[in-house]
Amino acid sequence: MPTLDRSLIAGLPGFAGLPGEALDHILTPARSARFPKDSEVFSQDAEATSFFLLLSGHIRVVRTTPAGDQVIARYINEGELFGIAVAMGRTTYPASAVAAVDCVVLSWPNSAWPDLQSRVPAFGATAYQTIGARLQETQSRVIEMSTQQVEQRIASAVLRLVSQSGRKTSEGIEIDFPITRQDIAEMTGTTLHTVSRLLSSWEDEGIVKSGRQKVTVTDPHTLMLVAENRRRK
Amino acid sequence: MPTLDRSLIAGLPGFAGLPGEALDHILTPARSARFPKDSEVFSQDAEATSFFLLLSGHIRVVRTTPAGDQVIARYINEGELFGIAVAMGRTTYPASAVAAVDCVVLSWPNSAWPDLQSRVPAFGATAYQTIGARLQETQSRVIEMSTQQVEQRIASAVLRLVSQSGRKTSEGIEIDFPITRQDIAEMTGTTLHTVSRLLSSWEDEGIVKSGRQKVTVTDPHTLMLVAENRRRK
DNA sequence: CCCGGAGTTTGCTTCAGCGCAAATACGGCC
DNA sequence: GGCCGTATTTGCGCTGAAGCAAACTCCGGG
Repeated sequence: MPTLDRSLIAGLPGFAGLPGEALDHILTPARSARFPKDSEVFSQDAEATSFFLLLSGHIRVVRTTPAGDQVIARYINEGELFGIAVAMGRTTYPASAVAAVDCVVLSWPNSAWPDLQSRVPAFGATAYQTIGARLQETQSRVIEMSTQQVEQRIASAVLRLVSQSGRKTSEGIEIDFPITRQDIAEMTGTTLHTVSRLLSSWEDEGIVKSGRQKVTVTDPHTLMLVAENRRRK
Repeated sequence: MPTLDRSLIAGLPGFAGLPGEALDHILTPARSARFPKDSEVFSQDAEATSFFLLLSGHIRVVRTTPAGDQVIARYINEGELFGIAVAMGRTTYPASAVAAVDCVVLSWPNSAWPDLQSRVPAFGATAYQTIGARLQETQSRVIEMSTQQVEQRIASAVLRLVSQSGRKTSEGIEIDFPITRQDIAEMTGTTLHTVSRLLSSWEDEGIVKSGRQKVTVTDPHTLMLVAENRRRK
């Protein structure tokens, strides 16, 4: 198993340039596993026993409120660490992780963390940068929700999805995994109705093309104007 | 200077029980400074050169949008680390830090971080726990903003302030630093008008007592019911 | 002691976006 | 190829909270 994963890992940003010995330290305690679409990698409030690296696929991180509302915290893309509660000194996962498509995941037991961190400092640094970037991103979201209206927020969310997980097609840039209006609503704090209306009107304006569980941005530039609320019409 | 700071630090959660030698490692590269009310400890987008520990006072962390809207990310209380961009691999401060009252702050140059982290692992662990707790808190805020209405959000914010920075008085628990309706609005993504209206109506119901830059919670239990939207009336 | 400015309260109007409801369009499966 | 469940679209009415405007209150300073 290591030999395959090894070449995958070595190609990731944050792991490139590591000596082979360091890679061995990293991979020895790791296991890889497949998660079919819609299966859970870990559950909110469960005891955190492992941390993970997404080798392929896309994962949705969801928090559910006591009242039963769901909010999508973020999507994890290939090559990203996730579920790293151990690096933050937490004992449970604060959210659930669900495979948005079939996924391959590398996992380490939390017990491997201290050793890994001290022997391969670059690994720890990558984890902390990931956390830092996520904190910053989450704060940006708070700011968006505080200061922008729904159309701008949805535009920002779609742009973020497209830039983090976009795939070029003949029509434009398409979000690389199935995503419903409801999902977008849960990322932006709105309703699927409002998302649907806006996507429709954007489609009329030729900014996007969308279908069932699919969104393609055909005119990113205008969409950015929408996100900044600087469109004329 | 070290002798005074030393006893202050040793009493903090996260630093208690450290051997005196570790404290020396921590304090040797540190400087302490006073910041009068309303002065800036660091500015948003400025290059991050230091990280900080608040010895006394209260600090407001504010992010300003390109459009000029302000959002209060959080308040820092005595004994907390802040401005720890270096621990997240960032080179600039993502927000500004302003003294809400006269403050005393301990600061370290970023260059001291790697050495400190490796020689006093407990210090690094404290920093990472701080970041983890903040990420979680920020995500909770996103969820609140997505799923709750204004009255509940303001109730949650006031409860958080009171539990993190409350001071017991004969009337109830008072927020320990001057805070305006505008400030509360910037923490919850509303307007000072709405905050004012709600505080007034809560005062009529006997839940809080508030005045100029001052909020005292007299009935925390009912306020919790408000936050959960479970009040009868 | 009076003045001025910052902070607060309150009334009125407006509207973005939600809730509800129903019709419609896919896409996968048998 | 037809059926069914899920996803999407769209109309309509309602309302929470924002925007605007004005009065008021308190505190510190001269």
